[in-house]
Amino acid sequence: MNPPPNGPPDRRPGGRTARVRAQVLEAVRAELGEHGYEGLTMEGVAARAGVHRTTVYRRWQDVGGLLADVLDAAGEDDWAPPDTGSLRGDLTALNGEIHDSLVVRPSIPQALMAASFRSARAANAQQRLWEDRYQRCEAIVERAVERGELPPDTAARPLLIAATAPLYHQLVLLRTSSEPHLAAQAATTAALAPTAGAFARPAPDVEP
Amino acid sequence: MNPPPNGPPDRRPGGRTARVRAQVLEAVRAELGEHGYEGLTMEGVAARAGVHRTTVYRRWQDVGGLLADVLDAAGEDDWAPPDTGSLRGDLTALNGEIHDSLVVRPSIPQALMAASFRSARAANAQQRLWEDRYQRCEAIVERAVERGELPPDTAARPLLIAATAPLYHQLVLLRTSSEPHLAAQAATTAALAPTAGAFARPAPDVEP
DNA sequence: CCACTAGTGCGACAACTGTTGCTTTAAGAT
DNA sequence: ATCTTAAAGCAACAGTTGTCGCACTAGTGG
Repeated sequence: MNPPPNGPPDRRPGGRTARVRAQVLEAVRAELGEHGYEGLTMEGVAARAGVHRTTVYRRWQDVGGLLADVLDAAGEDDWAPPDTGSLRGDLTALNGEIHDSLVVRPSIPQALMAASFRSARAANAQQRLWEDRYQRCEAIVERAVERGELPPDTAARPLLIAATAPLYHQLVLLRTSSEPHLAAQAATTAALAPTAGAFARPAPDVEP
Repeated sequence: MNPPPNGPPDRRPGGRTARVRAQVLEAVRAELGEHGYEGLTMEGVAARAGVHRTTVYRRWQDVGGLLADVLDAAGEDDWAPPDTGSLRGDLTALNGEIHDSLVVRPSIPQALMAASFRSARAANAQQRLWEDRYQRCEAIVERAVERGELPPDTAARPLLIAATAPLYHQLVLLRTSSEPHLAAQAATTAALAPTAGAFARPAPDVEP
């Protein structure tokens, strides 16, 4: 566990301090899982972590601080986007992963997104995590370009967003019942669109 | 103003009761505007509405109840999707409206979406509002079909979602800085995709 | 091993949140 | 005009949340 990028740098990274942080972050995840976001309370986290209330308040200030720390910790993994050998396959697999992470109850990612509405610190952390994830996903587009599936001037980010946004939209915002073909549908649409000329990089603006 | 679909039916729809409801709902919108969602408190709403705390608690129970009522009231307007004469034009104009409503600070729609994460009642109301809006938007697709811009078996909902989801995704979840061409880009992509065969209705599943 | 001190535990406190019983007001019916 | 009663006002209350000063524990460096 590393020091949180938000708070002051840990001047005592060893033993108890690190242990307390680990306990608290684990408690946050557990509480999120059991009671969802609305049930996440400083008191509850402290109790579950076996730590005094004041300790949590002093180191993380509020619920947003806790979640920001959890979010930062989430970005420190070694996740890589799927590599199936085709653009459509990659996007479909990616959407499958997203789908699964969002429909599991309770869904930690959902809870974290909800949280980022309430706290500026959590929102910043969430934004860093999104950026990191989409950054890694650009590999999918690069591979597709190398394979000749996409023109070299394809803008990766809009394509990735077109592929994944419908899934988030339906599952997080609309909260419609999860249709199984949802992931494949959005991925296919995004994979097809470039053949019709979408996602060409802005380049010199041709239209007046 | 009509009785809220959630609470018990107003047994006394006249005079004071209706006036109190109007004052309170207006206060909710104003507070949302000034302090955002996190700053929305029962106390503050009651004070601004010139009404006693207990009144608000008794009729709406909690913040979620208040927002659910606001959401239901929002669906009682006569909004209609833009009609520009072309599919791409309609979708672009629609996205333009969405864009504007989301980048205005403070954004009431954003606040309401945030709220629907915390309260089941607000979530249900939000879901009803989404359904109503997308229902009305299907007219865009129907007109495009009549004009021959789209094949008759086009599934309206996935197309509309493909067109609008990227906008919500970027502005609500990713919170990236609002790029001006965002609305047009997503609309164009969605309008182009059907020419490559996307959005055909599920029909008999052709692939094994 | 000892000294220093960041970090934690503890208890008391004020502020805020939501509830309850009762009183008062006024809408709707006769 | 009068009566009935739903709905709003009021005040007191318990529970919760966040803060503060002080004591203590245990990393860290000599």
